Amino acid sequence: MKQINVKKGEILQKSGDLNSKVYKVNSGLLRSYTIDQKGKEHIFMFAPENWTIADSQSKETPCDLYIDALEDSSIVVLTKDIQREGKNVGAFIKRLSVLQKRVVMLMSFSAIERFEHFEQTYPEILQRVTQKMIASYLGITPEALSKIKRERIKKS
Amino acid sequence: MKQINVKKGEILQKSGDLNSKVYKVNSGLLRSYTIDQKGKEHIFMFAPENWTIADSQSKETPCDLYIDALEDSSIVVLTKDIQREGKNVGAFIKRLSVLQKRVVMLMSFSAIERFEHFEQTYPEILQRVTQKMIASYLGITPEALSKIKRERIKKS
DNA sequence: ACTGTGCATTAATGTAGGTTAAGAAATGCA
DNA sequence: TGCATTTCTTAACCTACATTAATGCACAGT
Repeated sequence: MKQINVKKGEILQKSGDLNSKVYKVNSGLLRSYTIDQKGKEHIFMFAPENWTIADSQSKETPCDLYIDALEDSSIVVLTKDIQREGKNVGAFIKRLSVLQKRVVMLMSFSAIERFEHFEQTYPEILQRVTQKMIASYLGITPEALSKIKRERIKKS
Repeated sequence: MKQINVKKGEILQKSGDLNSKVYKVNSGLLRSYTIDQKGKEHIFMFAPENWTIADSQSKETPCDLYIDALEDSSIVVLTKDIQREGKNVGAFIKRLSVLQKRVVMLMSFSAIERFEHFEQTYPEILQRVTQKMIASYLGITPEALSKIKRERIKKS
């Protein structure tokens, strides 16, 4: 368990890494994401202040996610063993709940519905990241997000 | 904590229910799913023998998922408190890992890739449920699944 | 201050998968 | 055993979103 500072753009973990860690954000903003066969990034989650971010694989398994800093950040690095010993079951359940909603939304909501849900749920993150990042989180292209927003304004 | 037997088609839990339970499957097959605004079902997960299935909301929050039986089943019903006391952190982590992969796949894989991953990961479930159910789990229509399989055969 | 690189927007075109419809096969139920 | 319901498949058509490409901006580095 150590405190570190990272600069915007710094990569903390890459897909395929073993013995991946758990990162607790004190200040700043991290994200986790995958890169598909075509080289396209897909953001899995954002982690602002007081969030914890990690790949959910056991530490013996190569992880799936990249983690990097979207802003200069101050974070605490924990090993997965330490995290488990903390056995804060509530935190795991909360995360499951968020992920369950994410799956449900990806399956049953349109792009605009997912965007509006994001706006309501994470308004502060919306202000801090580019549209490109939001689009990547929503599972659409920046072009599509731009179009969606334009059409929404027209209707109002 | 009680043992119960349910018939195929029986509904154990509906979206909106409070104080939702945790179901451990001894034999048979359960599924959880949502129903969207258009009345369309989206399967969240299948739970065959030795799996546990539940909505990931706290028991005070209205749950999002329906749970019903796809086969006559014998199950154990637990309260969420009991599950938490078991504090089997490993089980929660495993579930997180599965869900993380699900999100990644929904975002970055095509329908055929998701189908082939399902085939490899859950071959026994493939034999036990209809194509309609598989399609619903994959996030596509039965028509699209039928088409995809046909095209795959052509190529081989 | 200049310059390059990435970001946001728009528009034209492409495509995976959705919708609708209809017939054949399988399954459940009386 | 017969009837009804659901499932699977095929096919024609439709739409949400992707791709490609071009333009104007913001801002980061020198």
